[in-house]
Amino acid sequence: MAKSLSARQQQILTILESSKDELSGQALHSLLKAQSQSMGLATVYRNLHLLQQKGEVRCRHLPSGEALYAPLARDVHHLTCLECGKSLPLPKCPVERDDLQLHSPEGFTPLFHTLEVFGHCIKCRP
Amino acid sequence: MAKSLSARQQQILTILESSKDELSGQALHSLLKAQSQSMGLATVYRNLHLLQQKGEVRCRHLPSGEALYAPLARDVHHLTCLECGKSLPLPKCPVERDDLQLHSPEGFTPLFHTLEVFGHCIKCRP
DNA sequence: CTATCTGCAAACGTTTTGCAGATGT
DNA sequence: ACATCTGCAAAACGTTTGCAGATAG
Repeated sequence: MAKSLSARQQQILTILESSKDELSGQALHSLLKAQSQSMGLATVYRNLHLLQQKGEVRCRHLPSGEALYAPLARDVHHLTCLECGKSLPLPKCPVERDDLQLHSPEGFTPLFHTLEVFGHCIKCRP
Repeated sequence: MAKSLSARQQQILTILESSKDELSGQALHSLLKAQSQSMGLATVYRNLHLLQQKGEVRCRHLPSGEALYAPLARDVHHLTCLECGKSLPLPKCPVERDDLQLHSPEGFTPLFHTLEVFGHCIKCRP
């Protein structure tokens, strides 16, 4: 196979896959520690970048700027309320893979996408 | 009309509208200073939040976490290279407004969305 | 007169970096 | 041996907040 993952990268990926939610770098770091697979925070981030470039992991940013990571395959997108900041999962992604290939300029290889919808949730509607 | 903008908010919006690219909070702050419409950086951010909640401004995050702002109407999305970090505009947004309404759970009012595609550009393809 | 808004500087939380030592090939 | 990877602590970054004074209604 084309992709080889280091032991550290495998550990990170395993945790991401076994978590039902996306995880921040810090959360990942804590979970690793809890499983006595501790690694330095910097190492977590360095390997998250590498995993992203290898197409194993995707990432999105909260309005706060915090990054959340998930396995590439988990194709979940969100509705985020601009008022209270909470996110709901978007049941179905309306973007077709084929559409993306079609709309991408020459030579760009799409690995994953993030679709974030912002607005007001039912509680915060003005 | 429903939305009233303060003088500061109007200044910010005008700059965003006259810029062809999205702007970061810091960039906006510099541009305002250059036009002797200087305002504190904190005020820039405070008003960007208000403009977002009023549905005048949209925002997306670069992989670096930096936030970029644009007028709501400017519905441009991007392809971002995970290797070199550069962004290309995505010629046409494949998400239909109707799709979003349809897929949104009860009571969520979508104001805008961001679609970011990540992958490798032609120069960085492995 | 009260509520909101502002500038400033300090604080914040997340992520990155420099470096010296460990690890792997 | 050499390149790569790691932990640590310090630094950097963009953004937010506390507060006292200004401004608006």
